[in-house]
Amino acid sequence: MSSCDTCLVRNRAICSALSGAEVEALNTIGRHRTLEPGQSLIWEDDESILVANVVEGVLKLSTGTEDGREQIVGVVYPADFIGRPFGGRTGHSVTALTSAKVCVFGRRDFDEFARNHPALEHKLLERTLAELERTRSWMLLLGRKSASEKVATFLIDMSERLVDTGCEGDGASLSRFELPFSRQQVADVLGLTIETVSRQFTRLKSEGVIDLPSRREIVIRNRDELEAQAG
Amino acid sequence: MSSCDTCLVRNRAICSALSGAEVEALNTIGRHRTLEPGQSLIWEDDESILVANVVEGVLKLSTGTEDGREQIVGVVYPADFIGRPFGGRTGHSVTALTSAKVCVFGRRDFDEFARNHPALEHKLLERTLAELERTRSWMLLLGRKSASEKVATFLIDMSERLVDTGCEGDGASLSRFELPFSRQQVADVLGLTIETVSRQFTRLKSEGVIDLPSRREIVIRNRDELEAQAG
DNA sequence: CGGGACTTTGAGCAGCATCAAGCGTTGTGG
DNA sequence: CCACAACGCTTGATGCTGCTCAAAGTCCCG
Repeated sequence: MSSCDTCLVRNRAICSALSGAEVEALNTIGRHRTLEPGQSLIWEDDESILVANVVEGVLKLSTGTEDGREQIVGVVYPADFIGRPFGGRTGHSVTALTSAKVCVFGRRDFDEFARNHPALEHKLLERTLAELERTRSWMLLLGRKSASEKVATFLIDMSERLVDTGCEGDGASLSRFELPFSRQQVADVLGLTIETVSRQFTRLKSEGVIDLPSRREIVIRNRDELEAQAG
Repeated sequence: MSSCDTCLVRNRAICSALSGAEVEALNTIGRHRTLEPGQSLIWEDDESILVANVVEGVLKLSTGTEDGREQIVGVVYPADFIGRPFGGRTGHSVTALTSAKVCVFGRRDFDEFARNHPALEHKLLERTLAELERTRSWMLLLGRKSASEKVATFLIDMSERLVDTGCEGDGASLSRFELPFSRQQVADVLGLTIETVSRQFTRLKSEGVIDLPSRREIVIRNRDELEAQAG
């Protein structure tokens, strides 16, 4: 039995475009790999030699300046696609935030397979268009929002995306979840410093908008207010 | 004779994936349209009903907050693709910066045509992946760079992209060009205020790094220094 | 129980925004 | 042909947001 058949993300990942036999063929060119938190799969400015699908866990895409400032440019969840097929370089590194499982393909193998399976390319195109849209809307946050708006928007976004890292995707949202980010990483997503993020968190807590049972746990107590503060 | 045959961007746009007969077929579902500076083709949060290819001119993609802050999330040049095929909404408006010519398609017509022409979808995928990469690298600028780094990076980027709005694309760069942006629009690209942009321009001029013969003209006098300041 | 990493809190400062004139260019009508 | 209005840009003065530097607190791990 093909391992993709039992894959948790089978129905949402790009391979949902394929028949059973095709999935099996794709399976022969890919291999599963486990990543520990902090472990990188791809480095910035690498020649693109591999692509992958997320099976489990959360990973960050990040770039930085020479003098060490970092910006997280994307976060990927189960069923998301990673890497840059069809030539070109990835301008960012890919690093696991939680322990993660990915399905890795050699870039050349994947390129060839994709070119022979238009339905897969179509899925990948839809996914890439959606990701581009999401990324663009994040630019408004980075360029124009204040620290408090940034943090509020971030918490809303996380509560929506952390729902269902399993199979169904129904656009719900959580009022209690575990952040896959450290404070520094939240800062790197929002273009802020760790101190500013921390201060915004404590302010929201003292206002009763959220609760912080532990470092990584968030409870949203007043979603309307949080949305109001998101700008 | 099909009008696309004579189209200036014929060899670089996504339709370069098509045969003569296919281009002719695509041509029957599209129509050319002229835009004046400031005129919009698509509005934010519109249900996506049309897509287009840029033939001539420069257009901006922009979003804003309810209270009027604006962020330009992308700039498109000849041969670039505009819009959101395959369902979904465009989260940004599309507005001409210069007078522009575009080749417009009804979204449903285009969707259907694309699904039947995998080579075209492939080209569109490559283009979308490249655009996503470019957009992500811009996030580093918005989130982590200082005003002076932003302006320097912007000028370098413009000098590279304004080369060849015609047919060949050889990755050269210009040392003299006309900005398709007002100061306010530069500010909206960089996430700054108009005053800060103006001050950075005058500083660079007084340092002899650039020259400003007129409001819209830029001359790069010391590209090395500009690149050094880009961070 | 102790060491180290992460987070919070505080004080002071700088960079950029805001508010407010002044200037130059372009276009219009007398 | 000139006056002047409108617009976009520049320049200046001031203040606030978020950064920097510093220290204390908390959690997690052995």
